[in-house]
Amino acid sequence: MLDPVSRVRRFNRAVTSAVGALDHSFLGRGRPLGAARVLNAIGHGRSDVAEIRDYLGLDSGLMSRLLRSLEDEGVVETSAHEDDARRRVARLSRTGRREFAAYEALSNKQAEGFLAGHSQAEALLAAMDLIASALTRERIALDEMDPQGDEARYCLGEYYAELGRRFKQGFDVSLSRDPDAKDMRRPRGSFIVAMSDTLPIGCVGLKGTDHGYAEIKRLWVAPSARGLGLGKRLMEAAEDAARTLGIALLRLDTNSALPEAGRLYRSTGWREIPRFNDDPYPDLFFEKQIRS
Amino acid sequence: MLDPVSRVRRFNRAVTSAVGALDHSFLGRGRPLGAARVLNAIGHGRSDVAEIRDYLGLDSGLMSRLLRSLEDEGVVETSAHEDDARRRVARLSRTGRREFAAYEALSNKQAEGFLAGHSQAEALLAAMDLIASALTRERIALDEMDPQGDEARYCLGEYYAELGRRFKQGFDVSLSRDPDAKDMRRPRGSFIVAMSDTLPIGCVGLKGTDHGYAEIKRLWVAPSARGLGLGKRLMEAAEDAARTLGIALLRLDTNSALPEAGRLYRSTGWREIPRFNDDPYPDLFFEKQIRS
DNA sequence: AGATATATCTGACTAAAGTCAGGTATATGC
DNA sequence: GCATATACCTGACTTTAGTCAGATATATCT
Repeated sequence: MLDPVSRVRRFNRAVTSAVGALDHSFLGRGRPLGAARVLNAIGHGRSDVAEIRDYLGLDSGLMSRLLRSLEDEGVVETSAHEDDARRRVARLSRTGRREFAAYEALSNKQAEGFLAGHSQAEALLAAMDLIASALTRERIALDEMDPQGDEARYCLGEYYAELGRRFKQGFDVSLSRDPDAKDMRRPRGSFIVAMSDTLPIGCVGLKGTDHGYAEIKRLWVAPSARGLGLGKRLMEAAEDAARTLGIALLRLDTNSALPEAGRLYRSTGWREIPRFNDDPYPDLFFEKQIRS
Repeated sequence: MLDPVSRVRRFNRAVTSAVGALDHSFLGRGRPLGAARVLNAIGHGRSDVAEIRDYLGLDSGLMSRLLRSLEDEGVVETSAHEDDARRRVARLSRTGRREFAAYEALSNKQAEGFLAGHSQAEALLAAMDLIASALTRERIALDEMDPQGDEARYCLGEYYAELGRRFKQGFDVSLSRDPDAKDMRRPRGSFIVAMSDTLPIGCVGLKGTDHGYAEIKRLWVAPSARGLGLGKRLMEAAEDAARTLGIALLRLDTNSALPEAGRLYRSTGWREIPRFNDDPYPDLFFEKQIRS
């Protein structure tokens, strides 16, 4: 009753029945599950018919009919795609939005029901984040984003909070050499966010300088996403970005209070160098020559 | 992107697609999902047709037909129930066992795939245990069991291990007043195990004495099941058992290194009394008068 | 022994999901 | 401009799931 595989399978059984219960509650709105799924996909912002079909794994004939039934019902409207008249674009009508809201309410209610009655909701949420990240690890997307966008700001906030927890003396951004957003945008640099579904779970910045090298800054991986090799993927993405920008030499600074970061750098071709800036926080400095 | 409900829903999406993938892999064996589920239920030891029907939520007509199709296929054999000729009992044939093993292999493979490639498998498993316990909390069954059975021994092992971690001086059962199993069996006492699915997740012992009272011993709740109010339920079950045994006075000892236990006792009608034994580990002693 | 309850089975349906082979309109490559 | 590819639609069909009303055999209660 203890081996890892049976623990995973106990989890599977528990979760299968919970998922089934939600599906069942969806049927209560008088629409078959297939149609409900399409409506919800549209409600969640998927407008392109082919995209929905792909997301839900539907045959094109079936998709077409489901869409038609939703149109006949008056909850969905379709039109030709702006740039390509073969493609169709779907959106919710006014009543469609109302129906979608009702499904959302059902989903939210079951989510709340799950949390209610558990006195350690935060532990439960952390466990769910961990599992969701692990399950979707193949679909974690690394996207170049604006360093001042919502996703980036969220990651940086979490990053600073974590440094505050892990540095004995705490962490105050204003005392650190906070990189200028402009230096982490093309053409000087880059900022990459790892997205799992709709949740940012990691980031890294490539900061251009005028000294013949670029710096890696703000490498962060959400606690729930650790153990998936995401740090390494982010660093590789940053190096790729550097290559496309014609940068051949990278530097970074870090702190010995973050041993997993140091291990990552040492194991991926970085070599330690003397201090190259006067930031008060870092105590370790690395450099890597990258081949194009 | 941070509120609890959307975190739960992200988890739901991740898990729904994983569950769907497993179902899909089951279809690869050329049998509809409904029939595959019945076959697997039988393989997992459910033999009574009514029990399977109840477990899978099937209509009796549908169940009958699925069973028939499995029989025609030669994977399942049925016979009348020994004690009640109306009921049917199903079991796997030789080829049925082979098919079941193939489904098991698929399930195990996906479970292993989930764990593989994650460098912190133990954290992942702990998270899954936590969620599985929370999801199945309505179905946690409290069963009176033999204090020397597998389930009880597993619980006690975990209990001792936890005391070893939490007591500064460690914990050695042989130094403690280890209750005689006989005293925790009817008619002198009782031993109750909380089962979630097939996993023991908590226990409590009621130990009869010759001094006009019984003792509560070995109250344990698995880390993954904390926060669900299981400790309280176990204590209530122990008190109920005491009532059926005609016991009116209960005592217990505990240690201040287990503050959550002390809180539970104080909030449920127990009052502190002076030391009533010479066990070296406890430093707190309680008593409760129970009404029948 | 007779009334009633229970467990399963059968027949007759319906609804939902899924498959497949064309068909139409539009886009793209040369 | 023509061949080819793409995106979606339609018709015809099959399979799976699920429902419901009896029928049959057996058990249980009084």
